[in-house]
Amino acid sequence: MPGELPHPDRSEIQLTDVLFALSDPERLAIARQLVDGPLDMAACHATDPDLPKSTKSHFMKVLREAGVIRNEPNGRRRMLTLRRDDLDARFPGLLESVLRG
Amino acid sequence: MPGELPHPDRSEIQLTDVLFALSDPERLAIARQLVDGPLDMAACHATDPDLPKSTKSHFMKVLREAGVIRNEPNGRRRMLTLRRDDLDARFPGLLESVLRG
DNA sequence: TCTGTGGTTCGAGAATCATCGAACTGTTGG
DNA sequence: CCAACAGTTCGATGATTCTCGAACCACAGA
Repeated sequence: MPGELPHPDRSEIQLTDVLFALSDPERLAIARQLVDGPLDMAACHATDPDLPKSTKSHFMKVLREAGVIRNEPNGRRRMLTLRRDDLDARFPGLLESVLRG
Repeated sequence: MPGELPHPDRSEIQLTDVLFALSDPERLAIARQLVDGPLDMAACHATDPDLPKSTKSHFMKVLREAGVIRNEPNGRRRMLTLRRDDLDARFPGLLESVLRG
């Protein structure tokens, strides 16, 4: 398990990738839960709790590769962060409208 | 070819469906071209001009079923309209941020 | 009415995406 | 050092989605 996973640079974030990542209800729920601040992956219970961990990990991968979240090692855990600054800079107003509800 | 195609009511439009519909570059380009007003489908050259018409029709179907556009008969043609009012009412700010560029 | 035009629908194949178990990997605590 | 924990990666299978040709359909014009 590589400690550091690849993240797209701010300038590389594509709008269509972001929209696709958020077009799934479970992934959208994850993003919404991160609005209030970073969260350990284990503490992220936005998804079905008895979902296999490989599936949950896959959700995170899609969100990470799209540039929606950061996923960084934190001890033996993973810290998830919404890339609010990057997304606001690149697509002003998008997050606010999508995560509202 | 049924003259009137089914469109979701404003209250039925789902955010995830809208995001998915706009998560494809070609479909996003179509939506962007409709910002300036309705357009006959034949006049909509946002997509590759030598794209098969069945494929183009499929793009329109995805956008229509998601509630992004209206597709209404207009003589022997089809008039495409961005559902700006409905989308703005349901997801304020979303369209503005997505279609900017 | 017959024909052309603009567009939808159907069906099939290719491509992509989702889901999950199993194996693997850093990290911490004992 | 060793065992357990948290999470990733791999591989396979199934489900969606894309793409396109062919058939079909409605309207407008000659």
